[in-house]
Amino acid sequence: MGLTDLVAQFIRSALESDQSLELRRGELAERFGCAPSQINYVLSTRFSPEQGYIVESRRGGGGYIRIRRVEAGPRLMLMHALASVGSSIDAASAAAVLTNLDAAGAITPAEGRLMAAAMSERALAGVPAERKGALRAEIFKQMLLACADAG
Amino acid sequence: MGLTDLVAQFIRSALESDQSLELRRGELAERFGCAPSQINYVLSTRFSPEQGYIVESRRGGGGYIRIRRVEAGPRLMLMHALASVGSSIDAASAAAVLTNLDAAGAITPAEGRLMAAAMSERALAGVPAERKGALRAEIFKQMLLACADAG
DNA sequence: ATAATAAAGGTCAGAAAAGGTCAAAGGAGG
DNA sequence: CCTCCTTTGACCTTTTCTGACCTTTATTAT
Repeated sequence: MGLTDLVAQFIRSALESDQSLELRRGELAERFGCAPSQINYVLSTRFSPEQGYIVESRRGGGGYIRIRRVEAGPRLMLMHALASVGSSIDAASAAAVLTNLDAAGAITPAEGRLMAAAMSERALAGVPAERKGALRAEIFKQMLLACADAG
Repeated sequence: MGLTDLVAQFIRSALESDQSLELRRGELAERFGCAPSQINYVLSTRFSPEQGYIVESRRGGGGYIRIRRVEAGPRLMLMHALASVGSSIDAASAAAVLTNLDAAGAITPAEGRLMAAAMSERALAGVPAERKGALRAEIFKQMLLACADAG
C-alpha cells in the first residue's frame, strides 16, 4: 500500500473513535517520513467535500488542520446528490458522490459499484468528449431516481 | 508454445493456488523478457470476462493489475449474460436479459431496476439513434461486470 | 506600538512510477 | 500468397510524491 493510503487509513481510523479530529501537518508528515505537502495531497484526494468531509485549517503559530465527517439521513443525501449532479459531471466526481452515499447508508456497496460502472470512462468510451459529461449526468440522475423509488 | 501461452500458463497456475492474484505489469514483462504491452495482449485474449475472469488495474505509483477467476454459480451466469450482449442491444432485449437474471437469482430486483434505469430511453435521450445500441451494450456489460465483481 | 522573527499551513509545477492504447511489423499455417 | 494471431514500440493518461516558494498568525525584541 502506498504512502497516501497509509496516511488516509490512519486518519480514517482516528475519525472512527472521534467524530472530529485535529492534527498538525508537520507532525503527521514527520510520523510518516514524508513531505508536509504530501498531507495536503492526501486530504484533497481522500477527504474532499464530495466524499463527505469538511477540512478546516489555520496557519501560523499554533496552526492546525481539522477534519470532520458530515452525515445526513439517507433520503436527504439522495436528494442532495440528485441536486448536486447538475447538467454535467465527470467520472471522478460521480464516484466521490457514490462513496459518500454508500458511507451514509443511502445506497448499498453493490449499488454503488453498479452505478460507478455504468458511468465509468470505460462504459462511455466512444462518446465524444464534449457530450460525455452531460450523458453521464443524465444516466446518474435516472439511476438515483430508481434508487429513491426503491427505498 | 508462444510467449502469450507461456504467460497465460504462468497466470493460470498462480490462480490455482490463490483465487485472486495481483501483479506488476512491468515485473511480469521483465520476467518473460517482453514488452509490457504484451501483458495487456495476454490479458485481453486469455483472461476476458467472457472467459470467466475479472481484471482490474490501477495506474500511477503503486499501480497493479488484479486478476480473479469467477467460479460457477450466479456470478458465472452473469458472465455468460455479458458474453451474450454483443456489441449492440436495444432496450427491450436488455430488459429481457435482466428479467432472466432476476428470475435466476443472479441479481436482485433493485439491481435490475437500477440497470434498466441506466439504459432507459430517458437516460440515453440525446444520443444519436445509430450509436445508442452500442452505447447501451457497453454500459450493460460494464454493469454486469460490476455485479459479478461484488461478493 | 512596531518591527522583526519564528512557526505554522498552502500552492503549484514537475519528476517519477505505474499501467493503457494503437498501429504497424513479424510469423506460422493453410 | 493470404490471413490470422502475436509482438513490439512509440506515445498517452493517471496517480503519487517532493521541493521551492508563498501566506498567515503568533511571539519577541526594540
